[in-house]
Amino acid sequence: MKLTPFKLATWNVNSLNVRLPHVLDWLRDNPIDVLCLQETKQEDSKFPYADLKEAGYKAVHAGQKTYNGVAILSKHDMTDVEHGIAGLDDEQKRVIAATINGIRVVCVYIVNGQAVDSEKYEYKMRWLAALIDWLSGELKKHPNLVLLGDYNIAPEDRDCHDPAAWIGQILVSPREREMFAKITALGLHDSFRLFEQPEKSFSWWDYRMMGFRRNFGMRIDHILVSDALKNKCESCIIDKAPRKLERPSDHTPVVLTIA
DNA sequence: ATGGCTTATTGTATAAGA
Repeated sequence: MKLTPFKLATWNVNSLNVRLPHVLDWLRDNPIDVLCLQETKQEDSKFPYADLKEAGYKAVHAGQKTYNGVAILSKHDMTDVEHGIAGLDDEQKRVIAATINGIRVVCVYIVNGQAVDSEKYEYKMRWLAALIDWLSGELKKHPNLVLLGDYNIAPEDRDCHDPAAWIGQILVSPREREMFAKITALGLHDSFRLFEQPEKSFSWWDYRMMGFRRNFGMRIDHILVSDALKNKCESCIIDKAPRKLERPSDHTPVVLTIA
């Protein structure tokens, strides 16, 4: 790691086609080193490489039409770019990784799961098991590793606006939280919780029911850091500003600074 | 209130998100 401080962020943009102006404005106001995007919802041929280059960012993208799609934007060179989870046969574009500044950056869009007793929930469980297997090997290869993205899991009750109403539901169910615990047991630390944070801090709010205005949200977007990086973390914040704009994504960026 | 919103689709209603 040569560049310090080093700032990384994650943001589920819910269609980069719609959100590109917000992303470009945000990067202008927050000239960070690395931004990971989820739900670009476009094929590689539609990805706005030129606009991002003009803004000073290189980009790698694993996209598909309509659904999913992940990208890493970086001011610096990216090497060893890898798509997907090795060992998992998966059509859905949910993982992209690259090495930047001596750090393995793994951008993930974890399966939503829809409802606890659904086929999609079982896919979420299988997918997470494969992710964990793969990550254990990646961590051995890359001691400096950051796993960031939309996890679609609120790890604790304090990450949910109304835990009583959500008991057992998707995003908070015990099996999902067990999977999150298995990820942290690999030696990955939730950087947001390394610091004192405001109560009721969330990264996603439902578009419906005036969710954002009432702060009816969830903290489901996370930046996890490996043991080697834990003590170098300087701050982790949720930037709610983009959620206040016209036609926002339902998620807002999470930003980590490594000293 | 099992959705009151937003996105994408070669659409004109449906699926999916979380």
